[in-house]
Amino acid sequence: MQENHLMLIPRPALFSFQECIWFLNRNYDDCLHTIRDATVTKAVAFGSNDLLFKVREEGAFLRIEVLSGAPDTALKNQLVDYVTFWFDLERDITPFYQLLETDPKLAYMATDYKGLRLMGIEDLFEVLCWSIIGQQINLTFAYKLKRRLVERYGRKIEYAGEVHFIFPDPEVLAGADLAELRVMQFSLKKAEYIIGMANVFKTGMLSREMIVNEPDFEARQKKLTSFKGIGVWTANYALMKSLRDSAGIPHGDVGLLKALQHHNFIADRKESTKINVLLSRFKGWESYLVFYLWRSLAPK
DNA sequence: CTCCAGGGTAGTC
DNA sequence: GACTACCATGGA
Repeated sequence: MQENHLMLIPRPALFSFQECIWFLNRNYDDCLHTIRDATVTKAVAFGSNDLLFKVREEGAFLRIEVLSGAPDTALKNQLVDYVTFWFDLERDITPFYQLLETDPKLAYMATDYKGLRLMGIEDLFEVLCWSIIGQQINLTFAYKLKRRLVERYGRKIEYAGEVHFIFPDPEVLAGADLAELRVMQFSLKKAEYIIGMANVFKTGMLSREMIVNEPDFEARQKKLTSFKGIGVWTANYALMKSLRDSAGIPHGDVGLLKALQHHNFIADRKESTKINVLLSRFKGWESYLVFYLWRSLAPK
């Protein structure tokens, strides 16, 4: 591998690459990255350029190596930005850890999950499709559905005997056959929502830039929920993962409620007042708290 | 067979 | 604005 296909990013404080890729892996089967030997490999498109790259820790740096594709300087910069966003490397999470320490029930997280970052999904179309897929079904099945969709409609890069997929473009999914999605075990509504969203992005009715340019969180949420298939849960999840908005709280999320019960913050799932009190104590870090609570649902 | 899973829509009051 | 029926599909 040539030297010009390597990039190094300084590892920030309170960052654990291992915790991050452990979360990416968990006990699920995500088709959009491969994790092995403390290295994550992923394919991604920058405009018309498909790249395959891998990331691992090397001393005080994250080491990015391009495996497929011939990136120029601009593209390499884009890749560095992409990884920086993905792992949320530019954020100083010290304030969040200080908040965790103030809560007896949560303080352990600062030790057990030390350095875990809120893993992002920058592409708004991808995160909306993913959250629509994940509505009201268990995650094991949701990852299955995502894999079927991606393997059928996404591009792929083959390297060293392995296939790496890129999430399908809206232009492709807009032309997807409803009946074919039904065969893949998408419910009728989900199939309609996915194809509908693809058309919305294809025709330029919605883009990440449009959401970023909205004045505030309320406006962003309102814009997103104006489309069929996107309720508050889906909109907030997307804003949390794609815009890293701390107010992007997936209210009513089953996993969140379960974790809150496990930690004895609530006795049953209707105690929204208690939940809001907890969240208000984590002002500015609500989405990080949600992410860490999700983390707590998986085994160590 | 029943209940649950990282919800959403449309209708009613 | 809050509450309710209904949708939909695999997994435990």
